[in-house]
Amino acid sequence: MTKPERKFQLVEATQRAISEHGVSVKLHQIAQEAGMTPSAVLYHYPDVNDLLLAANRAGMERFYSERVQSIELLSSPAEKLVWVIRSGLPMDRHDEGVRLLCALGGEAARNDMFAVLLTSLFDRQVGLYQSILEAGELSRDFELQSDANTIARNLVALEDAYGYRIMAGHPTLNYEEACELILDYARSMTKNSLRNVKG
Amino acid sequence: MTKPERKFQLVEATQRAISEHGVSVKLHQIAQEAGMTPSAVLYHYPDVNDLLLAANRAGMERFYSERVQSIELLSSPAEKLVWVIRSGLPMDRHDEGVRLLCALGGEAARNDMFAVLLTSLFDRQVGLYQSILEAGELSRDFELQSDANTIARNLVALEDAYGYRIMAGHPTLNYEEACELILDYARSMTKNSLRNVKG
DNA sequence: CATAAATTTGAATTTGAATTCAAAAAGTTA
DNA sequence: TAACTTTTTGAATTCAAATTCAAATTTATG
Repeated sequence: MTKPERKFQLVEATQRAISEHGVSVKLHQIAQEAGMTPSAVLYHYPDVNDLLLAANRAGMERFYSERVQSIELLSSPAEKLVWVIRSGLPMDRHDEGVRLLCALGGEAARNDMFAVLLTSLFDRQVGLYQSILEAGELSRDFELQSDANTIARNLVALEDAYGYRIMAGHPTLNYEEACELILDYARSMTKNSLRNVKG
Repeated sequence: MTKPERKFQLVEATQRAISEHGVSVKLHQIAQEAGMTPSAVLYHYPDVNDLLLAANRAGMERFYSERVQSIELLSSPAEKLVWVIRSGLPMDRHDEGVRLLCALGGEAARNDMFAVLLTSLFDRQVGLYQSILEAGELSRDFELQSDANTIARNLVALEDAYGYRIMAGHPTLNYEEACELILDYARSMTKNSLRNVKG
């Protein structure tokens, strides 16, 4: 296995380990997840913090790019809007990627490094929504009731928050319910029923 | 100092310690915050988990009751709505109560105990918003554009999410900006300008 | 004040994890 | 295959935190 491959494998193992044990994950837990000894991990990442940072950064990167991917084949703004919403929520409380982001979110309040990462993720997601909203306004699919940046920030905020609720296992607020709640807002602000879209 | 007083003092110290060091706070950090030795803490709480639970529970209790208090002297639904929104957001990233809730939120994805606590806090906040919205509809101050429960859940979600953003030190999304974003939604859904309210 | 009870301390022990490193194993190249 | 390099291991050490507990201190009570 080549060096970058091994590093990537370690990053993935670290993501799983954080997801399972939280941000204060131990080196031996990472090693176990990767199927090697702690010293071997240290050989590739002499400073474990570098590994934690790489793992979180990669987790965010993946989350964002999966959302971009989920809509890039779609054409209408309404379809895009519906699907970017659906792709931002965890299906259930076992979603590993969102679990990682939640852990990160709790830590960001006390750790500048993580705070910067998450802030940038938020802003990029806002950009994604905003571009869809503006395209929809231009094509007359949407009649925006507030400016696109305001709506975009609120949409990202809603899905962030419902992500936490789903991950906490809310008994009634599941994936579908959260989608509907966010879509209720999206419909109000775009004056588009967002309906004739396979969901 | 009486026994309940000492326990309360320990709970407060633990809240500060979690707020500063995160959920994986060490016993000696709690002790230091309380100005005593680890063994003394253990004398009152032989199981540190009990103390952590008590601290988090009390933190949520305080957060919720402060919000109820913040509006109980107000009469108009519009005023109440504005102030309950304002009272739910941290003024800046140093807010200790919200810092605690953020840490808790990250942990809730992996810990049922915390998940139950946070879920119940969410539901209670929804109840608070919902009662204001329904009162406003009854008094004809509000013309609700969706059902009160939907709007209430979205309002709580928005303020949860913006709390995280503020705690992560977003460069432009500060307290006032977050208020405006949430109020933008509230105005749309109530058809009330929510203006003639001291802010 | 004297005594008993409650509380706190600090030292000793145990535990778990991080770190270091020489030696073994695996992989590469000539 | 031999010599060399990279990677991994496991044992030894160090470090940090949890735990235990007898003794000291403080507080309450008669």
